[in-house]
Amino acid sequence: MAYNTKQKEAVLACLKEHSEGHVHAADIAEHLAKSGSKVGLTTIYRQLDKLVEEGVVKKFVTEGSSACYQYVGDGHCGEHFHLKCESCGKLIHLKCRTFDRLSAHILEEHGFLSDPGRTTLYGICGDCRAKEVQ
Amino acid sequence: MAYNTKQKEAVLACLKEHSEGHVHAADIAEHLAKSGSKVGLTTIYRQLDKLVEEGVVKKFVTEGSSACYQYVGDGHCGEHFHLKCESCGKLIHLKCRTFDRLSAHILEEHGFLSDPGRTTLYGICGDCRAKEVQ
DNA sequence: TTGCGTGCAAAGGTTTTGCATGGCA
DNA sequence: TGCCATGCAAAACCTTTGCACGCAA
Repeated sequence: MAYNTKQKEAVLACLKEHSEGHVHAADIAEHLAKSGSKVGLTTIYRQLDKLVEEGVVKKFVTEGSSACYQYVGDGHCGEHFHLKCESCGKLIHLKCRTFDRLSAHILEEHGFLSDPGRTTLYGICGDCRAKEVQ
Repeated sequence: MAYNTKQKEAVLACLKEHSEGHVHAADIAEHLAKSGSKVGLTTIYRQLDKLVEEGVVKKFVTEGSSACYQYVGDGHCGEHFHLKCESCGKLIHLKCRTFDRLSAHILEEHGFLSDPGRTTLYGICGDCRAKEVQ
């Protein structure tokens, strides 16, 4: 049903390579062009859509810039919250009891059923805070 | 330094009127047109920018649609987290001890300094869950 | 051979910018 | 009067769509 193409592999490889941070669609095009494998923007967008739908890639929309994408593998990211560093782009998966309790608290006290898959907490990670101090 | 104009007042009034949910820039234009006060989209965007900068209005960027804006007054919204209902748009201000503890936990255990002003938790509010069941 | 995948060009929609005009203080 | 605010038109920008061709199975 789904074909394997060079472009598909190239896009996924690029996402995996940069999984420490995030990439924009245009970034991927640029990286692939440098690697010698030219892939059209249209194709990149189409592959990204599929990967996001499969849950292999997480999509972030932030103010004032284009959408960014980050490889997360099959880490069941719909089930836990994430912290995203606004400085370096690092994504921290919060597989943590405290947050389970948090969800419960929100539900009980505020009647609100939170959706970890759609929620990202923004801030600055420890590494970047250390760098800022220097 | 800043002038008071009819347009400025009209935009702010419209935001206040719809503060239960959120509005898009085009919504504001439409509402104002119906009220008899035509205001250009450019002006609406410029006023929204200022209001967001002043902290009087909160801006949300969500996937696949235009940015939406919501009046929050001077509720010190940079200091607490928010829950936003994906169904009705209601914004819940979490001035709640549990979340102060949460911030502390994230900082201590994960080294991550969270930024409540930039963070919104998405989900479904109690009212909308009740409606869904019916 | 079949039909999905690709990529160019063009369209689409939102937001921003340039510039002349309008209106507050 | 001085200067910010407005609004039209156009540009900028990211993303999606149409369509013909290419290529995997």
